[in-house]
Amino acid sequence: MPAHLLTIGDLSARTGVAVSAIRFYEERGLVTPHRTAAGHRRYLRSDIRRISFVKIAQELGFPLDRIATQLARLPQNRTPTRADWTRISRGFREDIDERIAGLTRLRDTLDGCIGCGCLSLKRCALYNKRDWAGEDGPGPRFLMGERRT
Amino acid sequence: MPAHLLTIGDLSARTGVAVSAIRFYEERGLVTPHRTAAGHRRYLRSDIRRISFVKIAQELGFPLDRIATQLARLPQNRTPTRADWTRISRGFREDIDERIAGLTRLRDTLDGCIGCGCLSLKRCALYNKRDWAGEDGPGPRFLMGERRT
DNA sequence: CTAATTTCTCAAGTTAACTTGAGATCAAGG
DNA sequence: CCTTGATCTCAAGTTAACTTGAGAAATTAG
Repeated sequence: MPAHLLTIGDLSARTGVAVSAIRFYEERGLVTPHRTAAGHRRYLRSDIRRISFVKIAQELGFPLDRIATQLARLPQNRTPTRADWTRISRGFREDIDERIAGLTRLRDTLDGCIGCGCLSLKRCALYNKRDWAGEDGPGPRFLMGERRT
Repeated sequence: MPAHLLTIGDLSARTGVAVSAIRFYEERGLVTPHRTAAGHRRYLRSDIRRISFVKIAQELGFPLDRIATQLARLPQNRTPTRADWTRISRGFREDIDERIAGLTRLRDTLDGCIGCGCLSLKRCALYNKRDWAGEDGPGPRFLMGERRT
């Protein structure tokens, strides 16, 4: 077998992602391996990166379908070019920035909360800002920014 | 009924969290309301904040049991004091900082990737660093730091 | 060539975090 | 008092993201 093609076991070993998970990712359209005559999957070396990317983004809280949407912009069956990566990165960067902003707001709020001690319902700014809710409608929006639909 | 006690419907309206979800949170030990003689739940005003906190942390990617562990350090049935909030915040801040760091690393890596264009398997540093994997063992660890177990 | 791995497909089970539905009770307005 | 609308409990269904298991074929090691 050509040295540049990987079996599903190889890919699993290289990425640390279970074989069953890789097959599952294929079902969800995250990777599209070639098949041998016998029907065995064969992956490109670039799929190692692809799978790693999925795993990382996923652990950071992005749902698979969102990741799939981003990865769909990368070419299957060839090494991504600079332009390919630029495209996929743009969308993801925004998501990442939003998430970082949300976490930062939560952290700062926690800090502020420690500062004021929340000893008084009447004086705590957080408490009085519609009980932690946003300006428009119910729910804890003001810390979150808009929901990522 | 005393003005300071809220029904589950009130709490739902104030937090934007569904009544069924609030009952579910109780099952998981995230809130512990009082009961009326008839068995109806009655919440403290501070539970609004509690629920909001759960929702926010949860949307930022923390699993309920982790949030429960943190919230367990806050007192039920009385308004949290400065010391209470300080305790709960310490643990959470570390988690949040870790998450921000992970996201930042991912973002920077993406940027670096755009820079190099990944045109050459031989030249791309990311590509050659064990195919995006860490120094020790398989899996996409080097971007993640240690797994939060 | 034989035995041990690996892989294949397909169906079903698992965990988290809820929602939905059924049947009954409780509370508030007219 | 009577009728909505809230609430209650408990069981079962739902979605995401996988894992596990069964039975069979393909590959690899010795």
